[in-house]
Parts: sequence; structure tokens; C-alpha cells
Amino acid sequence: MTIDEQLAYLRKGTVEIIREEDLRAKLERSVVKDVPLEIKLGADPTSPDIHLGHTVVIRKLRAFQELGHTVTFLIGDFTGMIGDPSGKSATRPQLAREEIEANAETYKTQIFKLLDAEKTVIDFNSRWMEKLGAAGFVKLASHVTVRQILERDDFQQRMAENRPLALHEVLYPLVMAYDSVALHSDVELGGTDQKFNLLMGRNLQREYGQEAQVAVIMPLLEGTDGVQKMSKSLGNYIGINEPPSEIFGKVMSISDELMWRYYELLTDISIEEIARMRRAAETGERNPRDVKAELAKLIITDFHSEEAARAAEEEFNLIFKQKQAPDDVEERAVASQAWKLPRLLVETSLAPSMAEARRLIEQGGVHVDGERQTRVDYEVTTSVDKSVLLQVGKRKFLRVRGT
RNA sequence: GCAGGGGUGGUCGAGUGGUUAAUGGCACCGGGCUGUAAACCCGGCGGGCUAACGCCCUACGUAGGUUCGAAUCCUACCCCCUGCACCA
Repeated sequence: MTIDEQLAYLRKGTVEIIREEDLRAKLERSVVKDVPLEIKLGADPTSPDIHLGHTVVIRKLRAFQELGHTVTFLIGDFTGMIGDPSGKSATRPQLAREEIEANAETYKTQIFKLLDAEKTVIDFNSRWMEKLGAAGFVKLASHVTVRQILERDDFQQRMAENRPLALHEVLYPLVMAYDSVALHSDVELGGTDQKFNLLMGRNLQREYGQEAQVAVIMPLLEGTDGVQKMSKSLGNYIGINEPPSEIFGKVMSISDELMWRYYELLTDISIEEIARMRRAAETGERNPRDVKAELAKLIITDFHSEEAARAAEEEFNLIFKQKQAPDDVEERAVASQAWKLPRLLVETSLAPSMAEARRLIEQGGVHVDGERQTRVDYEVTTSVDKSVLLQVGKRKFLRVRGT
């Protein structure tokens, strides 16, 4: 690829590249000197469950990797010990060394579904932060003024709105920036929420006499609700470790508008091709539903396999097109007896409480052997000989058999 | 420490002695319409017992108190936020 082609490839999906001229220069130099660029991506060690939102930037990391550059997946175990600045919840307990190791392993198995394990460096920022010591830290802090730090938008807002801003939160960007210095990072990737931190890295690198890194800023992926950013705490996420059928279902229920966004940020399909598909769907040439199913399969293929994707689609069609129960419903053993339906639902955890179970039944959300049951005094007799199929809502199935 | 403001259900936020399990929004759950789209519409949304009427328990920072009756009044305590702080 020519430099221009590389730039175009790297630009796909980005919100901003600061600065693109710098990136071009770095790419050119890399070719001339035959030295790969150092690409950095920081990760929080406290929640190693990766969802699709995280994969947006990981995919971009892969793009750099494909072009032959060195990518470092930096686990912020030191910053993690301080705590997340944006969360106002109680300070997180310090992670033990073993927990961090365990989380790192979890990260690896997940990110290597997208990245080339052979060419990915996993590092920890405690490696240099711990060596720094208090004196070193103070010295580090002297490179940045309070005014510079307070320029950060969310800091300003919090000051203006009289909301709390803890001192350590102010130090957070400083540590992140120092990571770039320690790694001699050429490019750092991050979401739009990281813009300030990435720029701080540039500033600090200059302070330390290094060439400033390029900040490649990716959008924050909207969650399944299509409005707020995808996050675990908002419950609008699709985890990459979720079972294929789960991913399929979640993707199918996103809005059509959001589907295009997912195509752009979560697949390798080109912008032009996506535009074509969109026209086809809007003119009725293709059913948007089918386009969405394609997307679901592509995503599942990334994290599971093509077969798993096909199987998930089949199961989905069985349940929702033919309104049948899937083939492989989990079977649970319960005592052989006559059960009051609400009691049975609670016993099998299909409902969290008796009150909730009654509600579900009365509202028509419960089927027994395919028959809707709306009476809370309905009785189900379980025995060893035959299993009974319970369905709660549209998607929860369970077979019970007496012991 | 001092001054002021504040702590209500998953969340935001009403409520300042009684029909308040606590208005309303959001989130969530079930149903309907569909392509399980989205949007929209209907219903629900602390828990236990009951086929049901209904009964009971728990809940408005914590602990006491006043009262026939308290989320609402009083006392103490805890926590959070903002401001003050030096020279004087």
C-alpha cells in the first residue's frame, strides 16, 4: 500500500486524527527506516469483560498491526489501583497482583480473537509507575500546570456545577500521559472520551524531549438502545463472550439506524458497500431484517465461528419465525410432585419472586408445553417419565423433569 | 472546625403529621403490532400467604423520642456537597 492508501485505511471510522500530517510523517519514516511504529492502547484492568464497544478501537489496533506496526496492549494496573475518575461510586478496592494477572489472561483470550497474538505486546504500567516513587511522581507532576489539567472539559463542568472533583482524578491523565513517555509511543488509540488524555500524552512527550504521539480517536459505540454509549453498567452491551444465540438476539433487536453504525464500526465492510446495502434496504430491494441477520452473523463469526453463527440464526428463526422452542432447551430436575405454577417458576429461577411469577402469569407471559397459562392456580405435575416445557417471556425456555 | 445546602424505591425526582408501598419521568419486565426491528399502544414494576376478597411484613441515611398516627416534628449521630480558612 502507498502511504496515501494506508492513511485512507487507517482513517475509516475515526472521529479525528491529531494530527494527520504527523501520522503521515511517521508512516513515511517507518517505511524509509524500516522501523515499525509503536502503537499504544490502554485498558482498564478492573473489568476484563470486553464488549463490542471496546472492539471498535481494538479493530483499529488490528489495522495498524496489519500494516506491520508494533502494538502494545497496555493494562493500566497502576491507574486501576487509583480508581476510575469518571465513576463517582466508592473507591474500588485495590486489585491484588493475582487478580490483575487473572484479568490480564482474560483480556488476552478475548483480544486475541481480533489481534495477532504473535505480534501483540501486553504490558503493565505499574512496571514503570512503581519505580517512579513519590519523588519521581512529584517531579512528573511539575511538567504540567493546574490550568492545563483543568482545561479538560468534564473537569470544567464539574467545577462549574459544583460537583466533586477529587485530587487523584486530576492525576489520572498525568499517569496515562506518562505511559506514552515510557513506551515512546508513536500513536495512541482511544475513544472520544479519551481525547484529553491522549493530547496530554503529546504534551508530556514533548516535555520529555520526545516526538509527540499521534492521537487516533474513535467514536464511542452506541449501545443496543441506540442512544447511550455501550457500557456494562447501562446494560446496553453485547459482550463478545456471550453465547452466539444471545448475540444474535441482541443484534436483531437494535434499530435499523443503529445497524448501519455497527456495520461501519464492527465489520470490515467498506463504507461504499455499506452505503449500497443501505440504499437496497431503504428502497425495499432487501428486507432490513435480513441485512441485520447478516450483521449478527458477521459479529458472531468474529468471536465464535461461522458454524456457530449459522446455528444461532437457525435457532432464532425456529423460535421467532416458527414460534417453536429451540432444540437444545436446558433440562432441570425438580421434585416429582404437583406444583403450583408460580412456585415452580420461582423454584427454577425463571421468576425471581412469587409476586413476580404471578405477575408474569397474569400478564400472559408464561407458557407450559406451548400453552399460555394465565391462571396463577394452574398446577403442573412433574414426574420422571415426561418433561414439561416452560417458557417465560419470548426467549426463556426450560424443561423440567421430576426426580 | 465554622457557615450554608443535602441524604426518598434500580435511577432521577415529588412529597413537610394521617386514604403514602409512597405522584411523575427514565430504566426494566410482560403483552400487542412487526422484521423478537425501532417507534407506538396496553399492563406491570418491594416481599410473603391466598383460587380470590383480602391479610401481613419490610422500606424514605442511622438510632432514639413526641404522637392515636411520622418520609414528614424533636434529639443525637453518620455520610455527602459548597464556601470560609494564612498575615489580622
